[in-house]
Order: sequence, then structure tokens, then C-alpha cells
Amino acid sequence: MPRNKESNQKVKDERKEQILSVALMLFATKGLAATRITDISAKTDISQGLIYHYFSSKEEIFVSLIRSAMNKMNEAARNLERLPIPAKEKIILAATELLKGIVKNESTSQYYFLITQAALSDAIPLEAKEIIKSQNDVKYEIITRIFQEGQKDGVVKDHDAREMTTFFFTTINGLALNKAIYGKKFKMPDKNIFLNMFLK
Amino acid sequence: MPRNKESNQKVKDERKEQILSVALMLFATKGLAATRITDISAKTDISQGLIYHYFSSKEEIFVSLIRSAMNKMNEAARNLERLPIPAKEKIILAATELLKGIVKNESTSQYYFLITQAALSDAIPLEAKEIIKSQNDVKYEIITRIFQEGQKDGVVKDHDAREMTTFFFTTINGLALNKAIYGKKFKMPDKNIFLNMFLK
DNA sequence: TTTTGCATTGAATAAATGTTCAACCAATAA
DNA sequence: TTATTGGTTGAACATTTATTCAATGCAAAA
Repeated sequence: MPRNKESNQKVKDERKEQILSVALMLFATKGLAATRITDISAKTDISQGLIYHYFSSKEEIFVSLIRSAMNKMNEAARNLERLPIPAKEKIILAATELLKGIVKNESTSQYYFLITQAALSDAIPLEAKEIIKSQNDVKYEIITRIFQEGQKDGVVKDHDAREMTTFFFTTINGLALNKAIYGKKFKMPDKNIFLNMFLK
Repeated sequence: MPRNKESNQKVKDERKEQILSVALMLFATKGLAATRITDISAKTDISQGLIYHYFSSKEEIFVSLIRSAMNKMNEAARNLERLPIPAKEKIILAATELLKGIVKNESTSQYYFLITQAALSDAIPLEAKEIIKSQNDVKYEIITRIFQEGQKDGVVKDHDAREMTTFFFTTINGLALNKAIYGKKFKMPDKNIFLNMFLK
């Protein structure tokens, strides 16, 4: 008999994790098409063959990353909405955490680029585009609701809530891409400038 | 003797223009690596061979597009600075024109994506990266100066001018990408929300 | 120690794609 | 009409790269 089930599963999970983590970095810095399986193989020290033991194709790796990116973002948005604090606090918290995430956690900016790439590019698996299409609105709707709540409280500006949401996410997205471009050189600007768009 | 010089030059310019225009669209929607010479060939109805008569490689086409994108943007920024109007008006004008450009002229959003791609990706000709490195700051510095002038006039908020500039361009960039993703479905939000970040 | 099941390897395969090049054609001057 | 120049073609070539697969290694059970 070979290794026991759990131990095998552990190895499998670790390998998958390694592959996904390196692939995220590569897809974000080179793009899907320009990332070679050999690149992933070299950076993970996992043979090409083994990568195909865990994922059926390069595209499946990409789709898997998109799926987890969307899940993480939506999960965070849902948690935010549930918090027992006023709308204004939620908005400040969201801005603070998102900007912090961009500065600290490299994978945050990388996820943003991955999603931008997937949404934008024709050369991306259909499945990835569908995941985004069906899930992207979730966080938009949540933030829009929070803005509307804040307007009732009289603390959020009286612009169209959905339009403010567009600015909210496009700006965050723009910052994340800027961070991805400039790396450590990027200096995050003061979040209060950003909050001026929304808060009275 | 063949066609005369001018007539030939005209044909050449037209062909180059065709190639560049189609390549811009393809690079912006698929990325450099995923765009095939055959794609450009098919969409322009120009044979593959002829493309190599005008450009020495796929990458040269890309570099050429990056160069003209940077030139256009910097030129616009320089013209803005020269206008004989108060700083506040310049800021409003810049925002108005940039947003209008994103909504109307498809190539504007496409240029933004091209530059983001080039700045971000490792799989991009070095020359393109160097053009961006050396030229990207130009427009940042111009807008920063205009913000500072506006602060002297007492019409621009007292945040760090350079940080406001970061928000200015990251937001524009984010909007342009959003437009590129959603195309005609994209609804441009009210520019006054945006201007709240900067104007008193 | 031997067997077994599964992870793992990397060379082989097949397909795709950037680039080249010899031949072709079209317009004009002679 | 003919010769010439230079735009134009597309098949051929060389290279790259995703994917497969037969063989190997290894940990645990018998």
C-alpha cells in the first residue's frame, strides 16, 4: 500500500497551492498567453508533467484563480455589509482595508490585474469571463446599498449611488494596477482624498 | 519607372495606418502575446508578408503604438497647461475632456489598456517599457503643477498635490479600463463626483 | 523484504505561429 | 508597347510551446 489517504491529500493540496501561487504571480506580470507552462514549472520546481497531473490545462489554472479571486472579494463585501456599524463607518472601513490590502498584500493587486485581464481580453477562457460576468455585480450591489443607507443617514453625498460605486471600484482598481506597475516605489496617497468623493 | 514618389509614400502611410489601427484594437482586446500576425493580417486584409514589409516585427508595431499613445497624452497635457484660463477651469476641462474621450473615442480606452499592459507585463519589449518610464511622469508633473496653482487660488483642496494627481490618473485609468471591458454598456458616472476629490 | 498505488519525471509529439523569401503584379516613364 | 521599380503575396521554414505518456521513485502495508 502507498501513503495513506490524508497524507496524499495533503501533498496534493500543497502542490496545487504552489502551482496556483506561482501562476498568479506570472499571469499577473506576463499575462495568460505569455506565461509558459515551463515558467510555472521552473518557478515551482515542479515538472511540467506533474502540473498536468493537477490541472488539465493552463487555462484551468487561470479559471481556478479567477474563481477564488471573485470568491474572496465577494466574501469580503458580504462580511462588510453584515457588520453592526453605521454606513459611514462601513465605507471608511472598506476604503481603509482595500487600500491596505493593495499596499501590503501583493496578491491583492495581482488579483485585480487578473480580473481586469480576464474581463478585457478575448484570449481568455470563456468560463473565466462567465464567472466574472455572473459574480462581478455582487460587490457593486453591496456597496451601492451601503451608499444608499449612508444617504438616508445624511452622511453620504447626494449623487447617484450606483455612479459613486462605479467611481469607488474603478479608483480602487486603478490604484491596484498602479501598485502592480510600480511595486515598492508606489506611494499610496491619503485615503481621505478618495473619501471626498462620497462622504459629506 | 513605377509610381511616383508621393503616390507611393501615400500608399505606404495608408498601409501603416491600417496596420496600426487594427493592431491597437487587437493588442488592447487580446494582449500582445495573444495577438497573432494572422489576426492583424485578416482584419486588415493585408498579407502577412506585407506586414513585415512595413514593420520588422510584431513587437515593433507594439512599440510604435506605445510611442504615439504617450506622445498624444503628453501633448494634450502640455496644451492644457498653456491655456490662458484659471487652474480650476483647467482641472474641470481636463476631467471633462478625458471622460468624454473615454466615452466617445474607443481608441482612448484602448491606449490606456495598452499602456497599462506595457507597464505591467514582463512579456513586453524593453523599448516600450523605457518609453513609458521616461514619458509617463510628464503628465503627472503638469497636473501636479496645476493643482498647486489651484491651491494658491484657494479653489483646490489642501491635500498633497502629488497625491491628488495619483488619484486623478488612477481613477481615469480605472474608468478607461472599465469602459474597455463593458463597451457600450458602460455608463459614465457624473464627473462632479470625481471633481469632489480635488475642488473645494 | 516485497508489493502496491500514486506521485513524479522529462523526453517525445503535435500543433501553432513569427518570420523569410522567391515569385508576382501593377503603375508609370520611356 | 515595354522596361523598371517597388508594393504585394502566400507557401515554406524554423522555432516555440502545450500536452501526453511510458517509465521511475517512493512511502507504507503486507
